[in-house]
Amino acid sequence: MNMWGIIFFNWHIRKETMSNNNLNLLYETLYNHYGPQYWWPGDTTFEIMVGAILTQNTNWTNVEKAIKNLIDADALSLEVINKMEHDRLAELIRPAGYFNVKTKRLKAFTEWLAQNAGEDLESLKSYSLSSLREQLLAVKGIGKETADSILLYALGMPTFVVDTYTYRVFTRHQLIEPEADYDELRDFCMWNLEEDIQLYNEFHALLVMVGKNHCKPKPKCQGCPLEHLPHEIEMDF
DNA sequence: GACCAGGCACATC
DNA sequence: GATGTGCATGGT
Repeated sequence: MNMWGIIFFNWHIRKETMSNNNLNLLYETLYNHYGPQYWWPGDTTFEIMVGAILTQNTNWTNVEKAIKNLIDADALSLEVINKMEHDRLAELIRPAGYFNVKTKRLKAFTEWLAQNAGEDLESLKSYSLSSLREQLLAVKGIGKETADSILLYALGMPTFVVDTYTYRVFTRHQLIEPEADYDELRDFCMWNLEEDIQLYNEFHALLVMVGKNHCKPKPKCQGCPLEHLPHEIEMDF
């Protein structure tokens, strides 16, 4: 995809910042400041998938408590979650919040997983990225961010994960217009970066890091490693 | 007590 | 198709 393609399809992305220099500069600045993030936290492919669902709109420390409960109950497996009563599973994941909603989502996901991969999660990699992404999005409770997190961090497939921090950092640094939606941000990143799974992995994790520390809903950006980059600090979100 | 956190589906207009 | 709302715990 060339530059004109990007401008044509992504009218919410500013032309003057269309070169990949700004995006790479932002990445390098974050990496030089924070170093590697070693994402995703999780010991197994299945744990990463579960974590991606549990962390929806939720602080990661709460997700850790829920995952620990699952491990302690010997319940962090496809088969056990599939068979477990709703109320029992909800009780285990209670610390992650929205526990009734997330119980349904986890079960919808493990049901899909059982039908499409069984215990052989690696077999999912035989699908193309776009095909697998579509299948995941068809599961109730798996939205774009969760699907991309599963694809990138659990399965090592080359897709960029966009989240609230990505949006906030990119709008505040004027890389995209506030009206840009999920797919426009994802396309923007994937068109302007080398297709590199480790780069996608690290970049998203670094955006979460800087977002947590500095890029709050109400700007408090003093001390941010990105403060010398173009930045509308007074912008009100 | 208010705000925030690694979303998503669904109802309503 | 845009916008609003429910879902919930736990840390700061």
